[in-house]
Amino acid sequence: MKQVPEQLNRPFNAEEVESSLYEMWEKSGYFNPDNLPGNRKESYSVTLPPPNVTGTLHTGHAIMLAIQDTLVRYKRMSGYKTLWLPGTDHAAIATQSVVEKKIYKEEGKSRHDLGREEMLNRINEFAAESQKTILSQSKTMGASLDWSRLAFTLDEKRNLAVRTMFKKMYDDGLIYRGHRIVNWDPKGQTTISDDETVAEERKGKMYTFKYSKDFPIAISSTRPETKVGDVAVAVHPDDERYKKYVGKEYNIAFAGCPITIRVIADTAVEKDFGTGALGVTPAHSQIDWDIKERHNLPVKQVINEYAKMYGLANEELNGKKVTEAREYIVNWMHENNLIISEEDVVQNIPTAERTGGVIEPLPKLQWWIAVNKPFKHFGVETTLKNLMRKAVENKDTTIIPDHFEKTYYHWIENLHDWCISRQIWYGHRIPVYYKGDEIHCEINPPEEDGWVQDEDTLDTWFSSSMWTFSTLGWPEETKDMKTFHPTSFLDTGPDILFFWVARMILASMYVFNEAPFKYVYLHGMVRDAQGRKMSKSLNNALDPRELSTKYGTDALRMSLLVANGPGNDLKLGEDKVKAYKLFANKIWNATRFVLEKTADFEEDTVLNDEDQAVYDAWRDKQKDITSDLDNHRLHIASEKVYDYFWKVFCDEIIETRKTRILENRDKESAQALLLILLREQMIVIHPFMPFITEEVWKYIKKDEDNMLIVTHW
RNA sequence: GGGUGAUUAGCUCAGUUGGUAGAGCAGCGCUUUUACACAGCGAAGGUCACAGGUUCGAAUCCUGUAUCGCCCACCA
Repeated sequence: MKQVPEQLNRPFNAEEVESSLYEMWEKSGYFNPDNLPGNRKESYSVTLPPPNVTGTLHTGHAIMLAIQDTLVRYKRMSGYKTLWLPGTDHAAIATQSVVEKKIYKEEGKSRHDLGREEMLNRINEFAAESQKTILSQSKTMGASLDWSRLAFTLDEKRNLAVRTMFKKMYDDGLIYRGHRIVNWDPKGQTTISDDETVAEERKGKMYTFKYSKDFPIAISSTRPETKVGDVAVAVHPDDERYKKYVGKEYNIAFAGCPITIRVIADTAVEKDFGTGALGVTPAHSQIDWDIKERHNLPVKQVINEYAKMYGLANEELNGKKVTEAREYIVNWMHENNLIISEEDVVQNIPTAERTGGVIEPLPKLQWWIAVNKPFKHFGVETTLKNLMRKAVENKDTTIIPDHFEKTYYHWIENLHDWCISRQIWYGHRIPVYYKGDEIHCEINPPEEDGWVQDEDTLDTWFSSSMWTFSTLGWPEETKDMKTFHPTSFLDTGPDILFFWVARMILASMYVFNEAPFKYVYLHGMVRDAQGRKMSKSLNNALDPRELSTKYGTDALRMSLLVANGPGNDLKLGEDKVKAYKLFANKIWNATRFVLEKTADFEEDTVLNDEDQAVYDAWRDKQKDITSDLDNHRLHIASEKVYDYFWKVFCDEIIETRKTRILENRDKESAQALLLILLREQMIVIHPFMPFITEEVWKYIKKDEDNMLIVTHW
C-alpha cells in the first residue's frame, strides 16, 4: 500500500512551490540547450523581444512570456535542441528621457548641467538596476529562458555587432549622410524617424490669403508663420488661371520681412485643392523641399531647433514661438486686408512618440539608410525594400495572422529613407570620424591623432534590428550562429511590426539573405475588462505580479492564452484568472484522488477493451493538441487541455472508474487507466501550466522518470 | 483620403478545411453522495449585425450596407 503524500491533503498553494520549482529547473541546467538530455539534432530557437530597461513587468510582457514559454517548453519536451534567449533593450530615447526627467525632478539639473560623461554614468546605473528588476520579474512567470546567454543591446558584444553592421552598410553605400527635411522634436532636441511620430488630431484654421495686395495669386495655409520662409508659389502646369504668371518673380514685404516669390509650375500641385496654388516653404515642409529640388529654389530657414522664429528682418518676430508668430502674422494680414477666408479644419499634427513634442520639419544634416537604392547583394542587384518584401513573399518568414502581411506590404510601399542618427547621448555612438574635410567610417577608432568622432548616436531600432543574430555572437562565426540562426519563431505585439519586425527582416536579409525567423506571431494587446487600453493615467492596469501572487502563475498564464487568438486584443478581467486558479485546484484534487484509489495498484496491467477505447480517444485528443501547437494555435490547444481534463477526465472517466474500483470490477484496468491518463495529461498540460504539473509530477512519476520539463511529449 | 479587422448567449470571447452553434463568468433549479462546494447534476438562454448570392447544406465562401476599432497618409 502506497501512502498518499501529505502535501496533497492540503489545498494547492501556488505561491509556496513556484519559486523552489523555478530554482530546481534553473539548477538542472535544462534552460540551456547544451545541457539537454538525449541526442538532439534539430534545433528550435526563439529570441525574447528585449523589454526596455525603463520599466517593470506589465501584462504585455506577461502575455509574450506566456506564449513563448508555452511553445518553448513544448518543443523542448518534443526533443528539440531548444534555446530561448533573453535580453534587454537600452531603448535610447525612452530611457534617456526617463532618467533626465528623474534627475530634473530630484536635483533640478539638466543633462547639460551634468555633461555627457556623468549623464551616461547615471543612465547606465539606472539601466542596470532596472534590468535586474525586469529580469527577476520574468522569472516569476516561469519563463524557461537560458540566462547563461543573457544579452543587452548596448553591451560590448552588441556594440561590436552594431559598428560592424554600420560599416558594412556604409561601405555598400546604403548608409549616407544627407541634408534633408527631418522630423525634429523640439522637446527632445533630436531628430526622430517617421515611425516614431504619432499623428494627433487638432483643430486648426486654414487661411486663404495673398502675400500682398499686388500679388496676383491667393494661397492657403494652416501655418501662415512659415510663409516668411516662402520662396515660390507653385501651380499645376495645366492650370489656365495661372499660366500667364509662371516664370515671373515678385518682391514682397510680408509681415515686415522681404521675400522673393517665383511662380513655378509643378505637377505635384492639385488644381482643385484650395486656390490651386501652393506657397512653397522648402525649409519647413517635406513636399515643398521636394519641389525645391526639382526647381532649384533657395532654402530659407525661419524656424530654429526650439520651434522659435529666427533670422528675420522683422525683429518683432524673432524669438517668438511658432504659435505666437502665427497669431502675429494673422493679425498683420487682417490689418492689411489680405485674408480672403478662414476655415475651421481638423488636422493631424505629427508629434513625437516619446516626448509628445510637436514635430517641426527642419532641414538638417543627418545619417540615413537608403531603402530604394539599388546595390549588389549576393550577386544580384536589389534594394533593401525589395529584400524586405521578398522575405515575406517567398515565405521565408510567415506572419501570423496572415492578414498582417498586407499591412506589412503597405508599409513597405510607403517607406522612405530611414533616419538613424539621434542627437541624444544614450546609445551607440556613430562609428564615423572626422578630420577637417575627411570622413572616415571604422569599426574601431583610428589610432592616428586628430580624428573626432561623430557626436550623434544611433536610433535604438538599429541595434534591435540585429537582435536575432547579435545575440548569437555575430559578427564572430560562433557555434550558436550555426546552430540557432535563423531562429524558429518570434512573438511580439502588432504595434512594433514596423519598428522592429520589419527592420529585423531588413537586417537579416541584408547580412545573410535569410529571414531572421520562420514565423512571426503577433499577439493582441491586453486591455482591461471594459476594453480600454491599460494605462497609468486611467489607473486600470492589472499588475501581472499581483495576479500571479493571488491566483498562481499557472492561472495567470492560462488566462492569457485561452481564447486569445493571434492579432486580436484580449480583454482581461480578474474573473478569468480566477477561473484558472480553480482549474489548478481541480488538477490538485484529482491527483490526490487518483493516488488514493491506486495506492494498492501494481504496474503492468493490460487495459480491458472499454478502457483501451477511452485511452485511444485520449491519444487522438493528444494528437489534436499537438497539431494545434505545431500550428501556433495556442488559444485552442490551451482550451482543449482544460476541457479534456475537467469535462472528460474528471467528470466522466474518474466518476465511472471510481465505482468500478469500489466494486472491484476490472479494478486493475480502471486503476491503470486513471494513472496513465493522469501522467500523460501532466505532460501535455505542462507547457501551459508548468508549476502545478511539475509539482504533481513529483508524486506520480515513475522512479526512472526525469523532471517533467524534459519528459518526452 | 487609403488600407485593414471586428460584429456569435446578459457580459467576455472560442469556433482549424462549409456538415444539427461552444466555453468562462453572471443567473436559475436540485444535491452537502466517502477527490474537490475552489464541487457535482440538470434546465434555461443565440433567425451567429443587416440584405442579397454560391451550395444538397453557410457563423464559416462571394457581393453590398451599417456600426465600431486599429494602422497608414507631406492635400498645402
